[in-house]
Amino acid sequence: MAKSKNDRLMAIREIIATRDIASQEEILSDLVSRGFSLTQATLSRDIKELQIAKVPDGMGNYRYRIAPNTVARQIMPSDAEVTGTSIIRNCAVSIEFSGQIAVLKTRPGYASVVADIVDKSQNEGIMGTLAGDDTVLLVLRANANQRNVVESLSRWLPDITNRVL
Amino acid sequence: MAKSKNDRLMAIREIIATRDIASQEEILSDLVSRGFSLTQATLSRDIKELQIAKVPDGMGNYRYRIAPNTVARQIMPSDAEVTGTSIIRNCAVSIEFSGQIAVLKTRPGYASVVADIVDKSQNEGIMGTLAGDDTVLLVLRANANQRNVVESLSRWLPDITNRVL
DNA sequence: ATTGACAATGCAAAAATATGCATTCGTTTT
DNA sequence: AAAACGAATGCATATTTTTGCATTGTCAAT
Repeated sequence: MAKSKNDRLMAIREIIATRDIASQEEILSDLVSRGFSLTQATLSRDIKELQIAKVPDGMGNYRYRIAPNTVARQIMPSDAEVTGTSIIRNCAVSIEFSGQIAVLKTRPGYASVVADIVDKSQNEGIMGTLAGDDTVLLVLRANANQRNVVESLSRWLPDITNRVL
Repeated sequence: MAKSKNDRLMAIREIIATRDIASQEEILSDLVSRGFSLTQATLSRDIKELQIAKVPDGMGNYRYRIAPNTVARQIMPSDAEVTGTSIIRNCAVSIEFSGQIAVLKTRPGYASVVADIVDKSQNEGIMGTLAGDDTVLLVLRANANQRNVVESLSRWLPDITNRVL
């Protein structure tokens, strides 16, 4: 079977996470070189669906980025897929604790996606999260149990247990 | 003295924070109705400078939002404006402490605005802030007094005293 | 296999946004 | 005060992004 829409959406995410992209045309040509076949119109719709935005980077340029607090459930692998092979398992690079703080490193650009997953995990021990580009900060409650937090996260980020620093 | 550029930038922020805006033209007409005089070209430049982006909202529409992790201290409201502006007081949803950390939840998109206000409060106990989309992280000094921090914040965020978790 | 329903897509055009260039405005320097 | 400089802006245009509409592809039900 040919490349599915989902493959394409994933590829788009990876592209904007990996490179500095300033226009849809750039994404488009990257996609094409990866063997996808589509027009800019479709890409625009994909980007809307993925809640990706063209954001001024403060250095005088623009860059496409995954929107903050994006709930990407639709594109997110299902529970079944999560346990299998998926981008998600590769999103979280490491997690480290220090007092009530945990720093979760992700692949570039994935922080907000991962943060969203963490939020969704509804762990009692987690007060809140803050996502940068490749770093998610977790603030834990004073009485939070570290082991418990990791365990809870592992449902969504299977490998996380092996990535605790 | 006429309206300065800074006034205009502030107004833009307030507009996008207050209303659902989907295009620059909407912002423009709002600005004009507030007595500013400018063209779309200038607005586009302003928006770039403010790092405001047009973000898909996931409901099939677009919305202008302050970019995540943006710290735009240069464009702070004056004290007078802050105390007079009602949007600000409704921004903060809750605040919770955990050791040297406080997590201040805000309405979506308001985090950086609120973070600015917190910075402005110049509280001795606050080492610094980090703003996401709807969450502000306050890092407190080792000797900080929690009650004192809340009290200090209440000057700009009047309701905050009732929102301590 | 055919029909029907709906998602996905391309095409072309509209709409929205960004920017090169010339001009104006406000400051600083001589 | 005049000159010199850089920021700010408008104008016109280029570029980019979005969307209405028609078409095609997919899949389920009959």
